Amino acid sequence: MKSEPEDFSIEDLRTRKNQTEPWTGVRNYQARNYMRDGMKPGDLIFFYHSNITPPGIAGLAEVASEPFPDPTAFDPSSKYYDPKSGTHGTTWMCVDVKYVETFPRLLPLDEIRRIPGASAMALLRPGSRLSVQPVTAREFEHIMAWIRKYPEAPPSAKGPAPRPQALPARSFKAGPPKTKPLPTTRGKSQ
DNA sequence: GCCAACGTTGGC
DNA sequence: GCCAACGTTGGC
Repeated sequence: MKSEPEDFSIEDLRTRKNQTEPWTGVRNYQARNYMRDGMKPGDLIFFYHSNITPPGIAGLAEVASEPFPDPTAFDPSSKYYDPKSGTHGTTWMCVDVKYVETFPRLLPLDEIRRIPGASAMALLRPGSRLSVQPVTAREFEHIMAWIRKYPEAPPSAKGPAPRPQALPARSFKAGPPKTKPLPTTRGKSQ
């Protein structure tokens, strides 16, 4: 999961009450689908810092709730307010995210490109902008083994980091919702 | 700050 | 349903 540390960093998460924060504000269908359909409590998350120099993985968090309707979608004062949300519900979902650990150093994107076993990560694809992305168990293990092995500095890199090509076609597209807005527990009890 | 790569919007 | 215009993301 990506966040601009200026907005919300892993240190912000660590110092939150219960070290937990609802991951609100996701307004992309594919990213929402990963949260809604692809996560369960206890799943580990790479906490990625974007839009800084250098960008990279800052540490680990974990999924700490089932998916639930994103409260900011109902809040007119929120920058994530979605006027299409209402008593019928909202299409936008979030999960609670809980702090696990901060890596001994930020693992930079450029270094991730060089990690054997990580080269197919969704994160490394050109134009990959999704704020919530899948990580395979294998990719996860390779990244973890790497940061454990090189907690202070990477081995000296030789040559430019490999740049994977964009996929010829997307594996699927999320598109606008074919489903109705999801029911919520707002208002009356269900 | 630039710009490529997307996703969304809305006219038709 | 097409597609141009527009807005956003995020590395560089």
